[in-house]
Amino acid sequence: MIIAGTERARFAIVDPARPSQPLAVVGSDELPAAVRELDAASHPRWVWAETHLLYPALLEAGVRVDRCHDLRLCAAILDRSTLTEQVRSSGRHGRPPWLPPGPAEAGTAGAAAPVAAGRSHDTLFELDEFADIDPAGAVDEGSDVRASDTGATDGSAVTIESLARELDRQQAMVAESADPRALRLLLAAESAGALIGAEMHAAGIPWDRAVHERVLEQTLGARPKPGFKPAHVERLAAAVRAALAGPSVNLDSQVDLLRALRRAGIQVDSTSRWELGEHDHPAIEPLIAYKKLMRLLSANGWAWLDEWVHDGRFRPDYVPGGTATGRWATSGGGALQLPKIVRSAVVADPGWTLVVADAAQLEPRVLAAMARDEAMAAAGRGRDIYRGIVESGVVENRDQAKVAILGAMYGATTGDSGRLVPRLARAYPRAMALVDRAAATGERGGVVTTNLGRSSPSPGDGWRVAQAQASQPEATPADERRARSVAREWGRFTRNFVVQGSAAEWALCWMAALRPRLAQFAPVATPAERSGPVFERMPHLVYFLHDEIIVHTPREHADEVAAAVHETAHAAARLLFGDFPVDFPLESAIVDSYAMADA
DNA sequence: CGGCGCGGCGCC
DNA sequence: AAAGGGCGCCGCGCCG
Repeated sequence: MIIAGTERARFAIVDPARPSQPLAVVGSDELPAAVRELDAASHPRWVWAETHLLYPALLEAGVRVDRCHDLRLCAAILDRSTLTEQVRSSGRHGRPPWLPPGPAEAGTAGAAAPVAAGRSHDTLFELDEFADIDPAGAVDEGSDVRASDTGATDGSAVTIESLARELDRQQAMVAESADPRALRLLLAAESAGALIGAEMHAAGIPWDRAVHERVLEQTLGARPKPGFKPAHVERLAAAVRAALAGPSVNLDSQVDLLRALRRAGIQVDSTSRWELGEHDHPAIEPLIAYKKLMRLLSANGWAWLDEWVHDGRFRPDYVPGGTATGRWATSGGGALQLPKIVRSAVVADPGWTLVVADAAQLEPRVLAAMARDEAMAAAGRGRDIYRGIVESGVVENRDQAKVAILGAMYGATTGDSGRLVPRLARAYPRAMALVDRAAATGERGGVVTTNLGRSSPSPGDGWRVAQAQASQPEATPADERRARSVAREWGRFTRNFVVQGSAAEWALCWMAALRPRLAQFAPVATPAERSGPVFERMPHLVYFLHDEIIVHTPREHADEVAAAVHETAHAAARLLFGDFPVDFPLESAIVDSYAMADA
């Protein structure tokens, strides 16, 4: 058990049992070597304040670690979870002021006045009873190593003692929580995600600039001079202006365009593609095409290539835990919104290939398992869950099953989706009850919690103000309508939160289990042109999109990697849902280009 | 000039 | 009239 911390740009690595006797005190240049040595010696779980501040430098130096505990991400979970509500209400567990808010809780300052919590001798991560089903090592028992970087952001030194105290606080909260096992798993998975996010940034997505440019040229025309638009875009713009009889309309200005459309007799209230599509007019088709091309140009055009692709890699900045539900965010490059049209540019290196896998209908399956809804789980067993729902006679066709399920999870009340939801409720009452309960809790302003213990934020001022106004004696019917509307809106958020958030946990556990499996492959010889970090010379994750992953692997390991991807998906299911009979089938492919994975 | 809200749209 | 959840990024247009 070790801690590393820093004071004045020095890093200390410390065993928490003997915090006053650092195992190493080094400058940042020597830190990677020290970590490498201690990691090899005792295989510890490194504890540090923020993975994204410390780990990139280790990776840069070729040092990879197996496990960590990210104090900031874990605090963000623990300080909000309903599972720790009791222990938090004791007042003994205020977050230390030096620990920044988690990525999804910006503005939520840590509570002041830390109180010394009794030292807990529990280990955070021992999960003996699950060791046999945890292939990851992600959540197994292990010694504790703590590292902190100092103060990174505001220059204030965070002492070793502060870090040790915070780890103790978190361990105590977990131990005294309503479900220590679930929280241990969640914190381990969240921390593994932090490692993976940093590693995927360091590795980068293999990106073939020439392929991307070919797509742009075929779709948009040749790259224009600065300040000009590509030929195909200009041609469509001219067609739209001609059809609208508005030679000077600025198609990129919503106001200008809307005015021109109405002048031409197209009665729309917005310029959204959805609404435009309802109308029949010669300007519509070229306008929709124009918008599509402009989207590609501005979001993933030549400027994007210049900014984000270097040395054959796209390196987005991942933000693990970046959203309230626990899904990741990205902070640049739009990595989670890569349009399908440019995915052909994701091409494996020579001699390497891509293992692409996504979990089929992840969210409905997670819902079925969470709700212990045997009928719904059975609909998905060994088949497309939507087809299973059709075969059970609940609805007539797959499209209906899909919109009904989405409607149930998102809270649709009207339209095709809303009409189908009641049929779903009759067939799968337990699943429906779970999401309905989450919605009702949210409407009341309450907090809901995922399968492993990530809780939703409390509703904001908008909700409170609206409810307060509606409960005044002089409240108008408009006030009451407004309050109901705001409440339902929050209810739709909490309804979806439990499903989306629990699905995110499944995906995290999947990756956390897969990562050590990939690390077991022997490194391949480093090609002269590529001397990257060690994990870049073995199969490694390069992309993660909510329920989908890409592993970049030497060709000779592809089949084994694909097997590991499947095995760890099953392992994640067992870890989260035990023996409950629910399937999480993957659609996977071994391909040289991401675009071929859809076939 | 930068900051910000909005409409719109890409992904899940 | 009300309207399915979560995101990030773009350009526009307004603001100071």
